[in-house]
Amino acid sequence: MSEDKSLNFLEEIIESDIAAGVNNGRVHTRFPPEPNGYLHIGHASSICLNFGLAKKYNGLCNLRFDDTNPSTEETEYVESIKADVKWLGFEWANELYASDYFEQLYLFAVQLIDKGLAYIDDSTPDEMAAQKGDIGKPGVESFYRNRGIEENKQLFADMRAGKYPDGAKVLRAKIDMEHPNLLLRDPIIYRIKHAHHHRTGDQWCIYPMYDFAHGQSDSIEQITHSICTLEFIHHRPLYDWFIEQLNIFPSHQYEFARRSVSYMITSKRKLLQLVNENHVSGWDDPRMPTISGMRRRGYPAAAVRQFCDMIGVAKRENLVDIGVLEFCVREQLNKTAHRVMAVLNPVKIILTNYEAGRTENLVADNNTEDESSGTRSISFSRELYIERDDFMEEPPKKFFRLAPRLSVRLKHAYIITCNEVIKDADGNITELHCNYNPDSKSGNDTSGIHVKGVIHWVNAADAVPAQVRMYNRLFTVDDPANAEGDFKEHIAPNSMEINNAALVEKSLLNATSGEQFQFMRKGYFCVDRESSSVQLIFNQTVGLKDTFAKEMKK
RNA sequence: AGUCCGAUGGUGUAAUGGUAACACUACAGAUUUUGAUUCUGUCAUUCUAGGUUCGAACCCUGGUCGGACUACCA
Repeated sequence: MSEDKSLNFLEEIIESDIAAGVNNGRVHTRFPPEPNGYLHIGHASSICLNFGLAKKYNGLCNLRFDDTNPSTEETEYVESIKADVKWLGFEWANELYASDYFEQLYLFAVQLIDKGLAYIDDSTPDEMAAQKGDIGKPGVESFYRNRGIEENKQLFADMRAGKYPDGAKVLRAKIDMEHPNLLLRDPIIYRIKHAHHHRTGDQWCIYPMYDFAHGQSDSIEQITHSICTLEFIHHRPLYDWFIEQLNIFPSHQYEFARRSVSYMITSKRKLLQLVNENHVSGWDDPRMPTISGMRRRGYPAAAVRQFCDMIGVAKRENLVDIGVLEFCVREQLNKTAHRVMAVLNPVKIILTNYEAGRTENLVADNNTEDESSGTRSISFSRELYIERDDFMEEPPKKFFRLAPRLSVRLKHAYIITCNEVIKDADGNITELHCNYNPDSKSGNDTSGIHVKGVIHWVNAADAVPAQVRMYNRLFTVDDPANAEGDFKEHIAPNSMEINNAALVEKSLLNATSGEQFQFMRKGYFCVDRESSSVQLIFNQTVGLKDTFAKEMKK
């Protein structure tokens, strides 16, 4: 079970529980999103953790929607969350909803009232805030704190029956108004909300608070290890208190530090702003740190899983370099993506010694990393396009590409030499006239010439125009959530650049939405869902590592 | 101010009382019909001051620094 790899602190807890026979060695986790937004990279790591732990220890993991606040939750989100979890490659043991437990939760509350541990409070929110005290300053007890049990029960029943408007009364646990942990100063456990719930409709007008729903839901589901982020650590005493007072199955809560990723934000509120204020095109904009955004961007699910696994889990604050995620994306795609040729910024070349009207079909491997990927045929003729960047009139030293009198190999084809540079009246290069060496055909080279550079190209006769959407970081600073000023001040002005001039090889005409490719020497790209046979559209997933560009900067 | 977390290279994690490991990044080199991939090498006296011990990243005490908590949100 435990391999050579060292355990993280959660695995240690679980293994020691198993060794001690806690719950007969049973492991049951849960992933509990509130259906009020789309899942993002942070959720992905929680999903990988909860489902991963369950899988590793032959346990189960539930998908539970924490839908106790009817005013923010919608079915649309439920559906997207399910799709995202599935896409990530996980299967839940049970699909459950906190709202399934509303009746049971109500009974739990009555039980607490019966024990004299909960009371109805008529105070206004302001009064309650004032009673609460402050950090380092004890609170004072509410005027209503010592209502009789029978009165409380009647009032609570009346609340449920809809006799009071929103905010008129709340049910509070009776704990300790002087407790140093503010959450234990008689927390509200039920509030009145005459709102339509996405699942229970208008059946209820009182709803339990998080603290009175989460732990009990865990307990009802016999969750053994309830894993959440560090900000809930102060809730744990409350979590335990309710379980103890109610005398129900003792689930236990464990906290880990949420993983932040540089150049990404994971606040739902901020993400919502990006969408609503049209800084991005939607929740699945390829620049979004949402799971749906990463999917559309072309990040493989396996890469996201690898990333979550790689960054580990601990209890200290962190800011993981987004480069790690990109490394995982490249590593996955390197193994699977077919190599094709696409010229993003074309300049025409004419092979002056190649017969006009002649066309050859050349053989190209789809992916040399994967022998089973096979080959395809690409056409070659007198007029071609190459990348404008691959030609320099006055090349620096160690420029292994095309320049006057210099030679390069055209990938899968011939070695060419540039003889003449044609320019327009403004001095812009319009054409390059080159010679090809007929003896240098790829795979059949008898020329004896050795060139250092190999560049990609497309055949002018059948290249297909395409739109390529290039993406840069959405933010100009690595930690936009904590940077000075409003996070929106740090939105990068050029996070998306649309290129309508690209030419791709003909085989891409058959590419289907979501399909991933490596544009040789350029990066990984995928077919966008808006792409059609009329207009091919590609998203840049991630660039290739570019040591040459780095060298040139020096 | 009170309570609770945390502190190991540029980054993220490991080492659980026996002399700092792995990965990413960076840098250097080899291979290469992708300046990609692959391969090799280089890069830390563990926040601090004491203490316990033959021996401390690890245990104890004090300090410093960072974070969380005062929603009828989750």
